[in-house]
Amino acid sequence: MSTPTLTSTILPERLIAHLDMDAFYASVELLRYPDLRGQAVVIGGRRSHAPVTLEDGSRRYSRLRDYTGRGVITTSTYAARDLGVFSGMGLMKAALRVPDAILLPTDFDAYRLYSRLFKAAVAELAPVIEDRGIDEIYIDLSDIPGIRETVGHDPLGGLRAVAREIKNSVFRATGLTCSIGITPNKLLSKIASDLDKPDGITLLTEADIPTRIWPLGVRKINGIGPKAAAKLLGLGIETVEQLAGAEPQMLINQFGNSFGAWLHEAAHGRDKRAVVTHSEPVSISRETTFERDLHAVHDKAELSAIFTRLCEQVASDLLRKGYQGRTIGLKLRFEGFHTVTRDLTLPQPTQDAQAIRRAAGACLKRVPLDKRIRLLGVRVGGLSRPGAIDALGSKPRKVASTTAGPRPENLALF
DNA sequence: TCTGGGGTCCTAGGACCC
DNA sequence: TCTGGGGTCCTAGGACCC
Repeated sequence: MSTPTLTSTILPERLIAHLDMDAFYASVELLRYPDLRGQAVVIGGRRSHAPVTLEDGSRRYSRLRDYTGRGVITTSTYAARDLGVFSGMGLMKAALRVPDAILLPTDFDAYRLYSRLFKAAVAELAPVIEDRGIDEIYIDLSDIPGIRETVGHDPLGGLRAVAREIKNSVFRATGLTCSIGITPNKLLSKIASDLDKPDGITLLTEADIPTRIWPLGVRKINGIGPKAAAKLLGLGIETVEQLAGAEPQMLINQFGNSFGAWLHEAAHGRDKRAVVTHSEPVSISRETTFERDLHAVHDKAELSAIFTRLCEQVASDLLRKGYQGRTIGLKLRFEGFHTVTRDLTLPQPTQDAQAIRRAAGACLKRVPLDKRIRLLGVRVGGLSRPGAIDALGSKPRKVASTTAGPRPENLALF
């Protein structure tokens, strides 16, 4: 084999990678239960349906058909996806499609552990990392040595080699595969990492946009969700190419100044956002969906206990993470999925469960409770660190309530 | 057999201040 | 007696993401 010749090549100033773990939760479970490899497995649900190990050492798994109750799929193996069950799908609906699929409960502690492992492995090779949740990151590779080298006749050889190195390192650390997209910016890299999944590497330059990006549906752009896609469809726009060809002024008229202009930029693959290596949380919350919808009067004791527990959980999260907050929020979802929120900003920040409970209780009094309740949530925002100097220094002001005050009929409720 | 839980960001109106 | 303009805070809802 001849020694590859290394020559510097002209690549864009910025080289940004997006790394996405393949079917992350499901793949972590397969490490634990290797006998399930290749099978349709879904992760999700709340009731305990952990596998049972029998006397002969074999395992009995729960099947989707055995599940009853609320809950959605959080992840499924590729074998399960092939059978038409995806994350976000209700478990009961999924059970109709694939009753024999294996069902495993979510084990966030395990996923968090593997998340730390894969991120640490990447950080050793490329330290400029932006956390995008438990299973994905952006990496700024612009200044990685050798990344712009031509290897043999491949002008992207250096880039390819670094991508392979990162993937190998992640696999050695976790036994898991991932997919990587590398392009001049975050927007394109996020799309690119999805183009060759699982276990893929996709390198894209600006010149590839018309052939690789434009044929895709607009939903592939991170930030265009179901609502925006439906509205675009109504305007005759289905593909990124059609979006790129749309008049910017028309998009602004339809979607507003900010989002409309962004749609145009995104369709042309333009994105200047930096890789952000540190961020502070804005809010901390806990919420729960009940197994059955609860009635404010009929199920008062149960609701009250859950309400208090949520406040205690948020308080303990605040304490553990070292935050306090001034704005206490309440969230209620009713039967029929209609959701309301109320919040109240206190003169002083708190991390105390009882103070949170009192404030959230005051919020509750501003909500009409004439329907059954499906979900209850408590949120604390306006976060600061206890002991830190009050940077706001804002004077207490009269809180003007746009909504009515306490509803008399609510006073006796939970 | 509908639709989890933890987040971020944006918009928009009214209060309030200068 | 006609009625500005900018800035920030507070609140509610909604879209979107992992």
